[in-house]
Amino acid sequence: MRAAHKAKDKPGMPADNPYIQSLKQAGYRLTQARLTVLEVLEAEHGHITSADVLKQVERINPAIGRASVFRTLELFTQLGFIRPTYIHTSVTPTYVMMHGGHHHHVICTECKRFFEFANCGLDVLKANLQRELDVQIRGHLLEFYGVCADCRGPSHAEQKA
Amino acid sequence: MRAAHKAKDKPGMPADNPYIQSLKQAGYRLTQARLTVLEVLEAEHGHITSADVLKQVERINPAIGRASVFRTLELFTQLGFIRPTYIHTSVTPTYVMMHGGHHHHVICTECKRFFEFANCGLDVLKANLQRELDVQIRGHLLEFYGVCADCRGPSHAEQKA
DNA sequence: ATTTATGCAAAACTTTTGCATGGGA
DNA sequence: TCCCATGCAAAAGTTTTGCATAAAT
Repeated sequence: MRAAHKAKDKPGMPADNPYIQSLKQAGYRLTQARLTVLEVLEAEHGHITSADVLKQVERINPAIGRASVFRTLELFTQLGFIRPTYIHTSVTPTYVMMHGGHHHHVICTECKRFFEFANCGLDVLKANLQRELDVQIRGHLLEFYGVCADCRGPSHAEQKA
Repeated sequence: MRAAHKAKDKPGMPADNPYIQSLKQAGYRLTQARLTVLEVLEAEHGHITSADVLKQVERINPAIGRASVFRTLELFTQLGFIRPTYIHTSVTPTYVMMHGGHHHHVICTECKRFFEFANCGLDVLKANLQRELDVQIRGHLLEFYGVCADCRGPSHAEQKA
């Protein structure tokens, strides 16, 4: 199944996608590589390592080179679509999507599971910082670190499930 | 407030340093490598890339190997002393110190300058998340992204103080 | 028709390992 | 003394380049 009737249609990617809008608005071209990376990011709900993006893109369209994937990841970061962060301390960054410019999650430092949440209540703080530091704030990332219930043990015991 | 006259004392590193305390308390040995990395981190006010840590440690004590520096950085991260984060999108992470388990700053996405601030007012949110998600929260990182006054241009500046 | 963006593959780096040995506690 | 942590150097990965070519607009 390929939607090649009209050049503009791409599978599984609505034309009104906000990221695509921004991309175009910023003067960048809508290429296969960018479209595919975006598709992968959205499919993974915006928590994915560079290594996995690479793998997924390769699976979806082997014709896309790794260099383009990295270039796209960098571009998306510059545009504020995503943000690299260290979930696993390993070398590969985990990219999180910055919906509306911000992202919030709690990470279990044991199993690396994450829990996203919506309300951070940082509007007042943002306004204050903006005024005090004279910095035009565009977005933010808030990460809490802790240990989840499972990792603390079913009955506070040391054994893991 | 320096209480340093005993044989075990290392230059510029008070014995009551909280990180050293935690290190020992966790059962780890106080080695030259760890002491030097800690010294570098504190000297840089806790915003430094792995590459720079490597360089500084090498300068202070060339006998310390790179592997040990990385191992120490990883250990300190596990212990919650520091946290790797992507300030520059380059490959090397920037480590920030987690004073009291948390860290907050505003980063200018243009010049990469950062502004730390103390009050985040996240106590209530933390308590709520802890209860709702049943995760024992140990710390957090809050990053705001924006453009500073200088990068917006001298004449472009607002009439804000 | 213009340029921007790409793919390829090698180059450049950063980080990790294995192992014998030195240095903390 | 015990054995954790280190140093060394090679190995393992990940990310970046340079350039001719493809493909968006």
